[in-house]
Amino acid sequence: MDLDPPSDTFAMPAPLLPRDQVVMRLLPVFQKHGYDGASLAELSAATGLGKSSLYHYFPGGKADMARAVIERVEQWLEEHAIRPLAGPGAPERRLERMLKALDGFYGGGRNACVLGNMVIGGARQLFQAQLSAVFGRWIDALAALAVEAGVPQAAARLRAQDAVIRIEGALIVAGGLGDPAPFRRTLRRVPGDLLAQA
Amino acid sequence: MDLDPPSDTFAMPAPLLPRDQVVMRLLPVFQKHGYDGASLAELSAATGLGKSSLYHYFPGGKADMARAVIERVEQWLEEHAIRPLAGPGAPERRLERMLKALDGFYGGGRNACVLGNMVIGGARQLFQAQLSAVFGRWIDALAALAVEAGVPQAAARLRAQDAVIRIEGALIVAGGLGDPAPFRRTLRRVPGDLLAQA
DNA sequence: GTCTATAATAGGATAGAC
DNA sequence: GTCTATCCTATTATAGAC
Repeated sequence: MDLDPPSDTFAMPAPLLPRDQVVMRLLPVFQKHGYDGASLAELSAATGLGKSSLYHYFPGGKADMARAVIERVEQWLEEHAIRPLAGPGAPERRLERMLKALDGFYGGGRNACVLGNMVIGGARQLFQAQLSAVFGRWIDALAALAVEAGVPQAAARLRAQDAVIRIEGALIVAGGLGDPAPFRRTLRRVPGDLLAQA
Repeated sequence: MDLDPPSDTFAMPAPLLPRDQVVMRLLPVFQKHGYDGASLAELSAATGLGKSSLYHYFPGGKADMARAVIERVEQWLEEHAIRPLAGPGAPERRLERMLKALDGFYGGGRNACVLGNMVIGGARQLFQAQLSAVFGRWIDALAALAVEAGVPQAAARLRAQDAVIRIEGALIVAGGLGDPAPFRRTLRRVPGDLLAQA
């Protein structure tokens, strides 16, 4: 007796894709279509999984998928934007690393901001708290960097908020104009405006 | 014979609402839900018109409604933002009029930007050209004002683009944080940043 | 020009086999 | 864990009476 393989091996074969990989494939769909515009059909196609398989990963359906994507962006931001800001080296160099990462993430201004997309429509009510936390955390990290660079606390907070405002706004305007240039230009001017000694 | 009233009076009773009024009632729905999230049911409720009546005004359906709304925003912008910029008086005062109008239009930062909403999802492809024209025209008008105030041409264009970027971004961040303060703060700093002698 | 009624379809979500 | 098949509702859109 007891020759059966452990029950979880039998009942739960290994997934074709680890959950994190699935989330990464969902992301561009929400990035392009927003929450309301993202259909299960497209989410299914993007992951290569049938609708039912998606419901296995995300029992709460589309809302769960979007939540996971926002969490993934949060995690990405933590890793590629916020952590570098607190790392070693001159503040200018750390900020540069964040901007480089953002430039890549947003395709140099050709992609939209997933977080920005989630501010409108049905998503807003669903994810307001989560979005507020992410934006707040991002702003805090930038403000801390500015303080470290010698900017007074109050001014640092305003500058940090302005930096995020500009990045988000630049993605909107770049999308509206169909021209990524405003985004890249905006990224270039962030360091001076955030860190300059007043 | 010929005692009948003119055929158009008979066949086409006066509308309950002039078309422009209908468009004005559609606007907040697209402003709140974006293009993909705006349903005919809600558009119908907002106007007080049945779905079929909406199709009378807008034979092309939802896309036609959104197009009309964008045109209306364009017209509003022309009247309340762009025309004042070209009017009489000191540049600072004209800019102030535009900012005052924007503050009202966006509910002091509690509303989203209809144009910004149309940059994502199904709307982007449909309205890209229209959006590009509106953003471009707005930026041009601000740049002209800056030039008039003594800012060199090239710098004026960049500053104007940055002003629009900040306004759009502030609406996103205000929405994300659930706090309109960033928007109002952003409006207040536009004049100095746009018009200052470098 | 507006309505009620209805068509036609796409959307989100579930059941059950494997 | 994944699939096919299906359900149910909401959605866009149209038909036709008034």
